[in-house]
Amino acid sequence: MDKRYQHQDHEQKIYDLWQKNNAFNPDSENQPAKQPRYKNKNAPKPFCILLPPPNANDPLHVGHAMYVVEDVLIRYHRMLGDDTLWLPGTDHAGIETQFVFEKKLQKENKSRFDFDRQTLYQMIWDYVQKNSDVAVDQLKKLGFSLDWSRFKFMLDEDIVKIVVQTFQELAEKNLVYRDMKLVNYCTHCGTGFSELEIDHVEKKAPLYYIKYGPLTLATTRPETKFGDTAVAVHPDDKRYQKYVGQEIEVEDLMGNFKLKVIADEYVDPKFGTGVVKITPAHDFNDFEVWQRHQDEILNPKDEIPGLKQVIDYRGHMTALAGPYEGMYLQKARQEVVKDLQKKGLLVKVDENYQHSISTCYRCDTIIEPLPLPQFFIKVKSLTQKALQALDEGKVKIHGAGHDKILHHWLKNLKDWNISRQIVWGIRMPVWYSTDHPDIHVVFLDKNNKRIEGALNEFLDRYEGKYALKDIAGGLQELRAPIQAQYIISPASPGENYLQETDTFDTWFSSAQWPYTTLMTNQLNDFDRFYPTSVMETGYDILPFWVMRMLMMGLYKTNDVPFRDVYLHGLIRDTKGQKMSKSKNNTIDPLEVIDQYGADALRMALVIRSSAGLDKSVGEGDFIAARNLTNKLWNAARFILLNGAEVSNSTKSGKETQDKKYLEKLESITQEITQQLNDFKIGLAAETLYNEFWHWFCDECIEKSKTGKISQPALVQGLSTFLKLFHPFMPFITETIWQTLQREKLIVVGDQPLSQPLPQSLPQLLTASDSQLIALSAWPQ
RNA sequence: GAACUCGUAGCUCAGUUGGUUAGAGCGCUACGUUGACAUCGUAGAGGUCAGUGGUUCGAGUCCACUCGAGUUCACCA
Repeated sequence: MDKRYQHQDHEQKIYDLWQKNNAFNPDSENQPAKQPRYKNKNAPKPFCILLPPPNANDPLHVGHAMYVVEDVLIRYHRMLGDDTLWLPGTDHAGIETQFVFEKKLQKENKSRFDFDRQTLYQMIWDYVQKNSDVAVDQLKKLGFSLDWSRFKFMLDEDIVKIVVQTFQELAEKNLVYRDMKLVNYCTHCGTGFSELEIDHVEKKAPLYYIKYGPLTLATTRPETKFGDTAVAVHPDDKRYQKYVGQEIEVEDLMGNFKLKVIADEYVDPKFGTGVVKITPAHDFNDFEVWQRHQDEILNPKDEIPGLKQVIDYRGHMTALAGPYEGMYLQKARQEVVKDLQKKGLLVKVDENYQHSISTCYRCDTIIEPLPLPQFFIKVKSLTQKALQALDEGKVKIHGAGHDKILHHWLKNLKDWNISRQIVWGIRMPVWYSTDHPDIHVVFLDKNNKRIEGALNEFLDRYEGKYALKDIAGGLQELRAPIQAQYIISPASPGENYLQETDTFDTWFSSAQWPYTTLMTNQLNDFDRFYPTSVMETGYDILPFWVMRMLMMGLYKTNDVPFRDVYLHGLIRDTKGQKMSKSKNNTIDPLEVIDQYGADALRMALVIRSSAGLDKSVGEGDFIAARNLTNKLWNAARFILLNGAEVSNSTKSGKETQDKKYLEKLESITQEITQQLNDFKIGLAAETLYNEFWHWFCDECIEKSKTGKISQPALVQGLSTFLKLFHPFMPFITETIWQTLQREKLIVVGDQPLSQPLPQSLPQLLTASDSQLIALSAWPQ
């Protein structure tokens, strides 16, 4: 044995050995549950974790390395003899991936508008396939004991089928509806988002005081004035009482027009002048006010009366903005302000006004509230079931107060907008009848020319020059008006239908990950492993993912998708700062593995970590953990070097002096076991570290040198610690274990290691090949 | 505005249902290369457990308030 532990020499070989022995497949004959020591036990209990599927297209970062918590639990339960499955997979990560792909297109001087949606989808598919092996390799480098034979991808046909089916069921139960609401829309990414995906940034923005006939009002968005449908004041505001219910004549940039003055509690009389312009197509609050007062401000000429959209989905002014049509809205704002000033309609400007604006979490573009027909899921019945499951303790949340946060989310959740205007995802099984004349389409013709407009202008049956199938083939996007007739069906319901171009929110499919993966693998996996045992993930996606899995799981299976939720914290740098590329303080897990070994990385991340709390990690932590591997190595080395010569001389009664030592060994085992059962992973690692180093090495090995502890007892101590350490540091423990076996110091798995080993160590049998995965039984 | 979390050694953090002298890593001081390990060992310095009050035989741990740090949600014409 080397004087130092050289992780480079062992890790790959050990992982290959595990794979060769099919060690991570619960159906394999090598499972601990199938070893003789478990023969007389009851049927093994199932223990299942689903790997939170990483983005198929991304290399791993140090956050993913926190999956080590899962491997600890999985290996622990496998060693206990449970029927253990850790199921791997990857996610298509809709917007993230399309965003990255579009950046790549940009470098090639292309954009998403150059391709029809099928072609674009195929291109992204190929691109993702090319990159997806990277993540898998990295998970293996970390030593994760995932059952690769059950690997799943979110867009696998069988998974998509279930996701689509679920949507159809929801619709049949009247839990899906299509509605024209304002959505948070990113004009750069070209899609709407749910409110969870929006960032808020504090920003200084000029507040413009503008003359509206006899009134003056304050706004930060003068360019939206062409979408005004009313002016509002507070009902109790004496200053404006006489105007309420009246129409006022407003002088404007495009001639005079009339606006109704309405009264609504929403208006804060103390803000600005106490007068607000109501622009329902571009402001969430205005939209609500407008809905409340629709009867008063009706304008029957509009398609949707009163909802005047002046900004389009690319961020440009629409025809309603007259001379400003086509301008990007920032530019339009400048021009409008300039022109208002010229006309003497600008009263004053407050340059120091501060407010928060919504930005796209993906590309930082300012989010525009825009009216768009979208599909929504009614969440009330789903959240109620989830709350009930939480209250009844069917699901336990481990992690500093996050159970309360989940409660809060579930109580306040709004209906879930699941439509996304992107290509990379599961296309919604919604079919619009083309008999409705007003479907807006964008498509590429046979010469790849981009054509946009109302469908009936193009169709041959209305004397246009395209067949429907040509339009469908070259389709980029479609916008059916809110009144459009539609049918929900996995396949086309007939010739005259066009399929919705929107895809599902990524989280709509990931919310179904627990049952889709288990339903589409081995036949009985669902019965065998659902509900899964533990969901382990970062607290940052609690509302996005964990909450929705709970909702969807309860809906679809009438049972919780998991019994325990362990939330790990974020990894921070040594100063406690968040890691980010811009701060240049990120840690590449692969570099750490190269330098210190996977075991050291795993231990450093997990030791003294606490559920739900962030953890700061740096070079020093990796060195310390690497030193621990070396300590373990050398303890083993010492025992091996002394093995043969001491073992012959330990025939006579050393039992009494070993007694206390063995008791302590057992109490350590119990302590660690208890801590792991209680999900105190970080504490278990710390206890293990201290007991091994400061008790076993510093005290016991020293005592053994003077014969105060017998060699067999010491060997037993080593084997116990190897087993206890194994879930945390699988490579080095397995390496040592294999060495001890070769040296015939330790018997394989089913030997009762909790009792002192037989004295004649060298005579013991070695393992057969099928028992090579010997480090598999937890000490008892 | 609201909720949640945190405040323990110079730094980063553990501390399990309240229970002896409050722990680890890194750093620091002194000594030590005796046959597992210098990626080491021995010894040591360093803490009013943010503050105040309360419950208790007993509080770092439970309760109330105060101060400080952070996260999230809501609102913002």
